[in-house]
Amino acid sequence: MEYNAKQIQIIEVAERLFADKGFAGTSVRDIAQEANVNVSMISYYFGSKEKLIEALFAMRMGESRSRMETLLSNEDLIPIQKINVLIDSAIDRLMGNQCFHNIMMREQLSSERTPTITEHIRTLKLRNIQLMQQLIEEGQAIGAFRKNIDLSLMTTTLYGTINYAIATQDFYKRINGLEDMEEAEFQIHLRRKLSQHLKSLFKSTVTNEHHNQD
Amino acid sequence: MEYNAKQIQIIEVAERLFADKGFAGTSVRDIAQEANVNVSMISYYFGSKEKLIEALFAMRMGESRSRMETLLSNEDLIPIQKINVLIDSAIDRLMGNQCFHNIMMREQLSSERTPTITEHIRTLKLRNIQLMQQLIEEGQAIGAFRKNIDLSLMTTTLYGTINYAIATQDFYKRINGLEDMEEAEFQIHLRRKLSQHLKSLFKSTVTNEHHNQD
DNA sequence: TTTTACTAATCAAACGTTTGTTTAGTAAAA
DNA sequence: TTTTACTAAACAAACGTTTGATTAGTAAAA
Repeated sequence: MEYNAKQIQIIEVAERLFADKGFAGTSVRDIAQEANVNVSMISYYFGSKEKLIEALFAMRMGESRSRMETLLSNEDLIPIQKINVLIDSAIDRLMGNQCFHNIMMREQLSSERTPTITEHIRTLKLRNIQLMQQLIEEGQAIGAFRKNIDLSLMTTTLYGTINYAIATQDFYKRINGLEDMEEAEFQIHLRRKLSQHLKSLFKSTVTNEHHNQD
Repeated sequence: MEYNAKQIQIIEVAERLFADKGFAGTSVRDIAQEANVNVSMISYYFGSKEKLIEALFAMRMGESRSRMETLLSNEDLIPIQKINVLIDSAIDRLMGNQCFHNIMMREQLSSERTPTITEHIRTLKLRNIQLMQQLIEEGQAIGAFRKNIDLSLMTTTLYGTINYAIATQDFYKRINGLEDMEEAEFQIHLRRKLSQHLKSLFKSTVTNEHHNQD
């Protein structure tokens, strides 16, 4: 599906509002007003409000297709470096599309699921976990990584930490006395902190450099 | 505030529906029907739909007051054991109140904030991080823990991982081939796995047993 | 060149439903 | 009698969607 300029404008406004107020909490009139279009244009272009959010997912999913994968397969890095690239790439992806990932998070919290959206999310999560699996197995093959690593929960920690950090960034600001920092600067600060934290976490957990297991 | 049996019944139904479909996605008629009461009882008892969710927060916050704190101050455990108690207690609390914490998560994702609820969440998060701080400082004081630990992000990883694991438990089931496991059994399984994973993660990250820093 | 036929984009208005809340009333309890 | 617990009905407002009309543009026919 290709979208014209006006359709993209509507989708982008909808994305911001859905992230702010939820799908049910956003009216088509809200979207129309902010996007400076007539209410009926949403039905005209997308068929329904429901199909608008599906169009949003279709668009964003189409964009993100395999950026990480190529990033990793080419270079000849050692396993822990590849893990670090994976971490930074996940941080960039989530922090750079906060609205969309906010909507994805809401969708996963909900039991009122749209099949096509559920499928999109499943595909994305599968891709993420398989990439992680590949990297960890590479490290294990050359004896650099521990044998018993819980793949699912390692992935859960990676994405759970980033998502939760984004969701609670106001609290983070306040706790760390960064309320006066400029927004753009704060975003960079948070990225760097997350990067350091997650790399340190993964390094000490997956590598073989320490005795483990209780 | 004290609530009678019927009020509690309404609150508990509302909690389940808000968790499933979101606040805006749940109508007062949905709640009334599932709770077998007249629609007007919600306004009668709580004043408004908005004040109903505030009552829910008031009730749940009142329940959870300082269970962990006492659990930790008494016993004479070594620092890493206290961290382990903290982890298990957080898992129990979040897994045992999935609906409520689902609503809390949604509330944090939203920018349409009710001041009293925001304040409740802030209080809870502050309590969590201060407890973590206390335990980590104890460990650092006797030289058992590393010096430079990012307190905020350690807490973010703890709660982020648990919350995300709960939100994506269907995916976890499928990935690990546990679709046929009975629900109660699965909940226990997930708790144990989370416990092992987080304890291993924290142990290797906060203790001094390895060289660190890049 | 002018006319005709057709299409896509846009609009204000209206449609029927559902929303949260209020009202007016009833019946039992105090 | 007054208070409390509860209800059915009604309310205005907001909801997603549809409608019929208008505009601007294109392309073939005259």
